[in-house]
Amino acid sequence: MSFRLFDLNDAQLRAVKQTTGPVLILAGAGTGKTRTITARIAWMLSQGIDPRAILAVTFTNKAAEEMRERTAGMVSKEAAKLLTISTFHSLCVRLLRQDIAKLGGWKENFAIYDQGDSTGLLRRIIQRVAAKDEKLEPSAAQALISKAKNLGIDAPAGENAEQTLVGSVFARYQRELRQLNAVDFDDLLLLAVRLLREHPVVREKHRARWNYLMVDEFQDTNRLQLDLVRLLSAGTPPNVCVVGDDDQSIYSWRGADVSNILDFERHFPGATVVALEQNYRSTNHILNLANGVIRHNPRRRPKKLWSAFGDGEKPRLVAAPDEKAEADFLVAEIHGRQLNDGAAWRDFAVLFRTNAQFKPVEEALRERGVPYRLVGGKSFFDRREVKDALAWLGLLSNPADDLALLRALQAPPRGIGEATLERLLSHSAKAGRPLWESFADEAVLAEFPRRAREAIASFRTFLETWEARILAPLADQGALARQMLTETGFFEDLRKSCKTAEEADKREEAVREILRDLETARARGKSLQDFLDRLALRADRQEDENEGSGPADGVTLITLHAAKGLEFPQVYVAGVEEGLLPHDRSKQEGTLDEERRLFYVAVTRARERLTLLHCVARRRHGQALPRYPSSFLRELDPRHFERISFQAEMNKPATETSAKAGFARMRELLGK
DNA sequence: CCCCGGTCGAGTTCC
DNA sequence: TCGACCGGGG
Repeated sequence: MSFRLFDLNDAQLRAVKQTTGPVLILAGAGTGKTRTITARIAWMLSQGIDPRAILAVTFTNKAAEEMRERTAGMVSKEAAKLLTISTFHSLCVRLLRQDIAKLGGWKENFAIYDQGDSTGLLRRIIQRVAAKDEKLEPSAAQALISKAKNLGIDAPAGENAEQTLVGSVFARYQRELRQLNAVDFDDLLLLAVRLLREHPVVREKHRARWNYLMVDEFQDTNRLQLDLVRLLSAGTPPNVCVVGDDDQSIYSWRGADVSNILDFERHFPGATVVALEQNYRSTNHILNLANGVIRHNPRRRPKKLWSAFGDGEKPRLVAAPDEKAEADFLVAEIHGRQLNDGAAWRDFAVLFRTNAQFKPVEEALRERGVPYRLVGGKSFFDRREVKDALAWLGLLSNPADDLALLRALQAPPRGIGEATLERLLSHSAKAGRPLWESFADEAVLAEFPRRAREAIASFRTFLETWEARILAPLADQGALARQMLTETGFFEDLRKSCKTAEEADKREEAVREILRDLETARARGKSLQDFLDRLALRADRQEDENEGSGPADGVTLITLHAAKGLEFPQVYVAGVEEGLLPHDRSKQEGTLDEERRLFYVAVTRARERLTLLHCVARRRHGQALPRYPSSFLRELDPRHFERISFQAEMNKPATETSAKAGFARMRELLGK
């Protein structure tokens, strides 16, 4: 037992030792949340609790990985292996892979559709269903359906619901998903909840195993996720421990329901509530500002962050003439501090409300040759070649997945033309059967000319042959899959579609990386299905690195939402303006509280130094408009921050000395 | 298959 | 004002 309870403060200790009954840990920003959770798991094990009885649920893969690593450092290797630490979605996949057939309509080898897949399917449905004068954006339909599902609605509701376009699209979408033996991300939660609710035997099976539940970031849970937690909690009272901070609930727009955490005692009567208020991240000037911001939210659990780190520097507020000047100001300052104060680029982060704000700052950074990393961006798994390769692999485990079949048929194209496909698709639509089945339907095939028939038959044989080989027990799947893709002309086609050899190498390498991963997964005894599940539920974003002076060193440019959970020594919040923060739209939507929480999240990212910026004018949609400081600033005691003059600061010797220091360094380098 | 032009929208995004 | 994206045409 290598963990030390004396590293914990009193509140943390109380949270750790309360292992029974419902527990709510209110973990303010920077109060040692992960440390507390992992210590709690270690404590439970030390009390003789079976690690197999513990289930910890997070939102992101990253959080799950971090929890896994941190617990692994505190408990024995054997015990660590027996813990279940999972995201909500992968937990649901796990439940559904065992028992989805009980819901009728799906088989255990169901495919998982991501947002892009789902929008693509909706596009096809809308094209078929919508009349000429009706318009519905596939992505808008996707958002609406997702919203409904997050509330537990899996079919258009109301008498005439199917009469409306959205209603009929929704109904059709659900029907087709079932025919395709596919589920979307929202279905994972929805169907898992239905499974547990409607099948007591299944419910009891899981309850009997997981006697101790922990849920991270509980303020981000939606209704289905709360349902899931309740359905899985065994015992009266159940041993369910949730951790979160109502003040950091910033995802209501994607279904999160802050009342889950605010009304926790109503959902779980007799709960113990522990508030963690000692902050181990920031100095007190920063925390005072943060407390001053969030104080104005009406519905919240009162908390006050404090730290033992001393006062530190006062947060500063700067008014820049426009967004270009704002960018110049902060980049000049970062540049100067990196040169003079011995700060590393990675110590700095610039936080934005919107993606549109990135541009001027990026330009200013480029001008000065400052390396930076953009957090967000295109997903690795959204890349065409990756999706195509995964379609081939997915087809092996679920040939009924039309979307995968259509992708594979195009990568590379193989003589089954558009007209042929259209006809095959309409056959399968009429029969309500997957496309794959019409490939084997003699009656259907008889309609086609010989060439098309042969192309279809040869594709079918090809896939079936490889299916048998690759799914054979002990098969070397990675190598075989590579062989299959090579034989089908996948790589050749991929290279041909590239303009440069460099691009071709890069894209081919992406696919090879996946195949290597498959091999590794196999070596660890994972099935192809496990492997595909993991990839389906992982939306790793590629970080854009730039002008790197080292691989990982750079100023971080990040949205406020993406910054939650992170911390930086020096933080700049750009655009603290009425209209941006709070955003104009929040006023119509009545979500001012959430905007305030967003501001709170922003300021609590800073460890040592915090700079808030706003512009006097800003170009928006091409036009320069006058801007005003955020109304959130007016709510603050002026003693919480220090106004500094843009002019004075820009003309200060800071840039001069930094230039001098820069030259000095250059001379030094040249002298060698 | 690629390129071009028109249209539309400009808030945040995990699984 | 800018850019992404869709659909049509070569």
